Amino acid sequence: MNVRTLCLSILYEGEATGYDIRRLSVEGEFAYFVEASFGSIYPALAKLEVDGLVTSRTVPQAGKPARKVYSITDAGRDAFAEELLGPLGDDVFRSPFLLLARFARILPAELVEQRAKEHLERLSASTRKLTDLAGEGSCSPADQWVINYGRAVLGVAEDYLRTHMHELTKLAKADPRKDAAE
Amino acid sequence: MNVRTLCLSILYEGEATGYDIRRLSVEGEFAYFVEASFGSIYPALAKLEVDGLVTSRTVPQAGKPARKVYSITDAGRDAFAEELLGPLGDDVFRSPFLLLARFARILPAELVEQRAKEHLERLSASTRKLTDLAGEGSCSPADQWVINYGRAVLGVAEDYLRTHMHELTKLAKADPRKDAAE
DNA sequence: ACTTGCATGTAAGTGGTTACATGATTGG
DNA sequence: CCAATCATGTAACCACTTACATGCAAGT
Repeated sequence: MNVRTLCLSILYEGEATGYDIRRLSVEGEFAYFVEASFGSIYPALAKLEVDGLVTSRTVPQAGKPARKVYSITDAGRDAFAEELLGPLGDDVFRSPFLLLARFARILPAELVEQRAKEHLERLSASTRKLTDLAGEGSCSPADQWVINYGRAVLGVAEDYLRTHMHELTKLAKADPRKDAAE
Repeated sequence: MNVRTLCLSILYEGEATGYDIRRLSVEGEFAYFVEASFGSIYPALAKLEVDGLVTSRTVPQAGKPARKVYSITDAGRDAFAEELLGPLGDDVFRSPFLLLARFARILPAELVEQRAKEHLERLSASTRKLTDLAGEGSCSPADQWVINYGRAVLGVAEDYLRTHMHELTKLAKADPRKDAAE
């Protein structure tokens, strides 16, 4: 799923600026699971406007630069729906942490333990974020469904890591210097 | 994690050709969770050789083109370990299926149901693949650990989808033509 | 006869990131 | 006084994919 589709999916639910879309793609993390940068969002919106899938109006602000508020057009809605009707891409999952885990044996136990703890913390932070999203505002039933899917998956990941992390640290390389920092 | 690191991680465990690395990155799916193409692997290996992180020897074969077998060097091992010692990147998860799920309300129920079933099938195919990998050959304890992590996560995803997919299809747009094909 | 698997590699294109340029306002 | 937030956009760069070029052997 590219930035173009990301923009359409967000605009489908209401107006937004490029800045808003960036924020939603980073904070409102559940929506699509893509993190996009300004450098890709602004050109994508410009292209969408040329293609007639979105329109924009400029809202001046005192002091701050003018907001360029984008809205989706009927053609945009159609194009987005069309994309969902076509064949779906595969899910992608990439975990630098699991790569590290595989090579625990060549790493000091302290590092493996620290990284496992960090990963656990990131997992529970994600869970918290999803719970907040579900609780507060503007979540359709489908959004709830997706959030609960995410929570279920994150939940077992947390459980597994919590109950099995000591097995992993035991596989790590015994650290030669035990008295050093920490 | 880039293709360069992928190559080092595979060569760390033994010799391989570019062709082998491609196969392992697609079939031996658990290793790192990156799928790479020839167009990225061959240049990456060439660069690694120039940098002195791997060496190669050419093994002629009757009829087939010669295999160019790469081996990791001590410098390569160090460089790879160094990379694992540095700060870890974030996990990435992208799911076109979950995007479709969010927009179930604008899609025909038949499509949503079909996609859900396809997704379920892909999840159980992945689980089977992991189980096979764990059962058969050449899996270190750390590999087993990673595989079990994957199985735990895939397992709940399957469960959730199986028990909640009818809720999702109920959210879909009632299809106007009920008597058409199927 | 055709497709698949083995095996290497290049060239063109794509889709993104990072860093830069600009600038006022608010809060610590 | 400095950093962060709001807000837009461009330019240089990078990693990777797709398609191409080549070719033999074995299976269906």
